[in-house]
Amino acid sequence: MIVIHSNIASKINEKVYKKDPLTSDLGKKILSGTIELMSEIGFEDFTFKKLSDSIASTEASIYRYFENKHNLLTYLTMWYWSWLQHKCAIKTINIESSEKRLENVIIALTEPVLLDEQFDYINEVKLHLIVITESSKVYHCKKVDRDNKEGFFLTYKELVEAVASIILEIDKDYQYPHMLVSTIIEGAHHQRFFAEHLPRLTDTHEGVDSVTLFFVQLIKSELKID
Amino acid sequence: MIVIHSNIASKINEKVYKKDPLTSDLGKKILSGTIELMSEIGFEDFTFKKLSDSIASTEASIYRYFENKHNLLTYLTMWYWSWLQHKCAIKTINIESSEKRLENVIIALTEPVLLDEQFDYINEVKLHLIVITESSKVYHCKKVDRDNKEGFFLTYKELVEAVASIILEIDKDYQYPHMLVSTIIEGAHHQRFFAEHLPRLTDTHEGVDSVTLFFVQLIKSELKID
DNA sequence: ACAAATATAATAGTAATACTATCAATATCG
DNA sequence: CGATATTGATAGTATTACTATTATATTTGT
Repeated sequence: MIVIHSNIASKINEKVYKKDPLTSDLGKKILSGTIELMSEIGFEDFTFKKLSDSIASTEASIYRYFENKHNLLTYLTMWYWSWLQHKCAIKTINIESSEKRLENVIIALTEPVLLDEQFDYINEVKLHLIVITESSKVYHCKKVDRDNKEGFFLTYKELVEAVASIILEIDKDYQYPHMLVSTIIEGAHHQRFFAEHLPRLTDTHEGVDSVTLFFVQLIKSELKID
Repeated sequence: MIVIHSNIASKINEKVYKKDPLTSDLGKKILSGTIELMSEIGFEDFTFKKLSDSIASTEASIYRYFENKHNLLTYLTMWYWSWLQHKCAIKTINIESSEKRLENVIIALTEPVLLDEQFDYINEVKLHLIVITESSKVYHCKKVDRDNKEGFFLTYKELVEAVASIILEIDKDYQYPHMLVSTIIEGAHHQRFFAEHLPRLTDTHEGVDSVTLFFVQLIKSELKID
C-alpha cells in the first residue's frame, strides 16, 4: 500500500546530513546550487569550492551541512526516490484495477521529467538528469554497506516494495517482483542515458517515447497481461 | 554474425593506453595488480601510488602506460566486453536454432563467472566483480562523448549488436532489440550487486541462480518464445 | 661483444582536492 | 539587550593526480 506523503523531504534519513538543509536559506541554496552545478559539470568535477563560489558562500559553510559531496548526492537521490513514491501514489489513487495501477506506476517510473513545478529549491527536471547519470554512484562504492545500515536506501526500497506489491496482486505466485521493478527503474535511467550518449545501445523511434513504451510492454509480456 | 577472435585484447582500441600493457612484464603486472587491488578497495580509493606500491613499481612508470585510472578501468571494461563477445561466439557455434542460440547467449551474458582459467594476467572472476560495481563509471562521466568518439565503447556496441541480430532472426519486426539486450546486460550486473548489498531490491531463491533464470524467462516472455 | 636505444626506478615538485580549525561578523531569539 | 547560533573569511594539512629529470638496468642491432 502506497501512502501519500505531502512532505517529500520528511522521509529523508537524518544521518545523511549534518544540518538539515531545509531549515535555512543557505541550506536551500546549497540544494538548488548543487542541482544547477552538478547537472552542468557532473559529479566528478563537482567540488564544494566550486559550489560555494557559485552560490556566493564558503567551503566551510557547506561542510556544516554535508560531510562530503557523496552524502550530498545521496540526499538528492533519496529526495528523488521519495518524490517518485509520491508520484506513484498520485497516479494510483482511486483506481480499482491492479493492472491499470501497475501500468500507471511503470509510466510514472520511466517517463521523462519535463516540468519543474512544485519545489522552489529543487528543479525536478535537472534532478532527474542528475539521477540518470550519477545516482548509481551512491551505492556503487565501498561504503554501500555502512550507508545501507544507516537507512540511506530506504526510500528506494519502499518504492520497489510498493510496486512489487501491485505485481503480487496481479500474480501472487510471481517469483521475481523486486527484480522486475528494480530492473525497470534502473533500466529506464540507463536507456535514457544511452539515447543521449550511446545510441547504438538502445532503440529510438521518431515521435514516441520508446523507453516508456518498451518497459510497459516488457512488464505486460512478463506478467502475461492483455 | 559473431566472429570468433582468438586474441581478445586485439579488439582493444589503442587510444585507451599510452603504451600497450601486453607488450611488457610491467604492463601485465599493472593489469593483474589493478584487478587485485581495485576489487579489494574499489575504484574511488584506488590510486596509481597504491598500485605501484602493490606491484613494487613506481607511480611514474604506471603513468607511462595509462593517462589516468579512468582509462585503466576503461581498458579492463573493454577487455571484458571483448571477452563476453568471445564467450557468446563459443556458446552459439554450430547451433542451428536461433531460439537456442539466443538462450545460450543470455545465459553467457548473465551467469556468474566462477572460473579463472585462460589468462595469466587477467583474473576473470575478479574482473567480473569489478565490472559489476565499477563499469558504469566508464560512461557515466562528462568525457563519455569524447571517449565514444575515440571508439572506447565499440566492443560493447558490437556485443549488443550481435545479440540484437539473433533477436531479429527470431522476430524481424521486433522494435527494441538493442534496448532489450543492454537492459539485460546492465540489469544482470545490477541484480548481482543488489543480491550482495541491497537484497530487498532483488529476489533470491535457495539453490538457484535467480538472476539468470529471471532474464532468460524475461526475454522469452517478451519475444513470445515457447 | 659492444654501442645504442629503450624501459624502468628513484626522486622531486606542482596544482588541486578534501577536508579541519579558528575567529570575527551578523542575525535571531528569549 | 544580552546570549546563542549561523555564516563568512581565512588559514592550514594531507592526499591525490599528475609532470619532469636523471640514473640505472635491460634489450637490441651490428
